[in-house]
Amino acid sequence: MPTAPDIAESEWSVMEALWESSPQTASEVTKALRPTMNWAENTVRTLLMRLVEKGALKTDENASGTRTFLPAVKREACVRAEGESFMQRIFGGAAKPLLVHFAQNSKLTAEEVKELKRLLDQNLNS
Amino acid sequence: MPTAPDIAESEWSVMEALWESSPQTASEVTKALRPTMNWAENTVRTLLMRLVEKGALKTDENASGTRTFLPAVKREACVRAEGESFMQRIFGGAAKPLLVHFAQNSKLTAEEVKELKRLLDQNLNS
DNA sequence: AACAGGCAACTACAAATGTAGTGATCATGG
DNA sequence: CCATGATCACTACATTTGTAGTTGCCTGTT
Repeated sequence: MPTAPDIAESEWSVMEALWESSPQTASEVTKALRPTMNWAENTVRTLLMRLVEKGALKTDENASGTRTFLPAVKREACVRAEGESFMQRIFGGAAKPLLVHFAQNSKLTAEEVKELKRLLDQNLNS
Repeated sequence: MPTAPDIAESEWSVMEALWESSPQTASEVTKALRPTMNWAENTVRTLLMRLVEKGALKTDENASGTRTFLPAVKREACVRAEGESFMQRIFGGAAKPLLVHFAQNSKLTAEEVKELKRLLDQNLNS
């Protein structure tokens, strides 16, 4: 479905793990996240369940009866949705003030600035 | 205070109303929001309370015993905090991908592009 | 065959959020 | 003086989120 599900903050980490590599079993995901989030495996399982319910993940019954998880929605779609919602909430839905804000509040290298300017130009003739 | 309080989505609307004009009484805020959010006055009162508890708003006891509310934190600070958190959550804390994302996914006018490019340049030599 | 280790399924539970209703009070117009 | 309408302070209650614990089942291991 078009509508990207609403993904909470903790859940997002789980999604990232699976966007980065999938399918993975619950314990694989847990291990993958262990360095950053020090979660109990059950915590990760709960998050996985919720994400499946939300339709953000799908499961695959692997031969040995062990379940693996994989994304059901594309990262890009979720990023777009989150971005839209953020832009709506904080900047009344307008892209310019948002871009102004981050253009002013971030330290960027000359390289990055160059690339961003190029993207802005491309944005125009599209 | 250093740490800008965490402001939930509904609460944000209330803050906006007060950043735009303050002080205001609860019913004034309610009326101000009525067009957008069609909230019962008690709903707005609850949000006001919570925001006071969080330290995002202050109250002023007006002569007639009626309470008025006004921001205790600057909008800009809250925007920065929210922006940081969003950038962290979705873009791993990096400004460039964020800017890339919005530069690509927004329709901008030539004027806006010009201004953004100027801001990017200013960003560099600062 | 009985146990140890994984994995799954359920259950738990507090804090935050969204969205109000109720009851007490107080000043005001009749 | 009394009913009204505005305010206030409490209370309510379902959802969502963060973070697990408990129990049951299956499998490979002595």
